Amino acid sequence: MDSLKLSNQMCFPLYATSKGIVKRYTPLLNELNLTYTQYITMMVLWERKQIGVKQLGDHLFLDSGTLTPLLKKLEIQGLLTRTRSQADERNLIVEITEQGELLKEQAAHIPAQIMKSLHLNEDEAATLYQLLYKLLGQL
Amino acid sequence: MDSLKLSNQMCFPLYATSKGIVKRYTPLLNELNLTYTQYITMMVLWERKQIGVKQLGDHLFLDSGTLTPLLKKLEIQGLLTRTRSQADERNLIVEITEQGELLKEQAAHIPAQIMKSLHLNEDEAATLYQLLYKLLGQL
DNA sequence: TCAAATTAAATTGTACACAATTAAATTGCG
DNA sequence: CGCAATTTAATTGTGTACAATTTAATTTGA
Repeated sequence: MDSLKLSNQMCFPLYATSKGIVKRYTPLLNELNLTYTQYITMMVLWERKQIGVKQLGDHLFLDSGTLTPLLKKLEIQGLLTRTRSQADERNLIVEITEQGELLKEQAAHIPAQIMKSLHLNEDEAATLYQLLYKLLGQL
Repeated sequence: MDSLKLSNQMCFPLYATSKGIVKRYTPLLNELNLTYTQYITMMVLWERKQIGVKQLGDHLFLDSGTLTPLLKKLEIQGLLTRTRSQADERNLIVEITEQGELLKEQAAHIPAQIMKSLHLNEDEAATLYQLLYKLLGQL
């Protein structure tokens, strides 16, 4: 019955590490008034400027149940706009604002700071990255 | 500014993979009437039979804000009991019931089924496991 | 000794996450 | 064409997560 020992699980360290790293982001993101989920949403917009909610959800592995209230909050903060597509009224288009673009500068230092704090060498980081994307690909 | 690309992050695939694997557990755990968090809680009790809420939280990286309502639900389901410690009334002792023990048999097949579905070979699994625990150790 | 500090669980408030449902718009097929 | 099937966002309901606060019990130090 050792298969049911917590220390023998693969998912548990994944779940715990994920939460732990998100928690490490928190004080840095607090300065930008963003939560982690809001931050990865902004990351997509910093790359794309404009995207539909569906496509955004495909990138982030989130659905409208999570994204709708989150995007409304970011809209209220003035970081993005929400507009129905002219071509297809079902689609809601999210577009980054000037203010949202400005936030990118303030976030620029975060990734390196987090990576440094993880104390992984280059090989370990590359291996972990590759294994995680392999898993993600089949989920 | 490539450091802010989603595809260059280490935390994002961790976060997404964690959620994806938990989602894969869900249909299996539904048959036991457990959520993933309830399941890892039961895993600790299948190993230890009895544990304080604080120690349980240390194992699972969860605090009383999460555990208190979760443990109350598991108590209502008859899987555990909650009793104040005689020696120190601040401590709440969680103890598995007969019914809780029985559930272990029903859960026995789950870990192998999940592992199989991840399509990792032995080396990959060992490497991932080792890297995740290294990270977890410094969080 | 006994008030201050510490510890532990519970509570409160906010923010995801996601299953399931709803409602509106669009597509496709007979 | 016209209606059924599909697609999309929003809503509803449940269950975490966790920061911050509260309350009660215990420990500690002047």
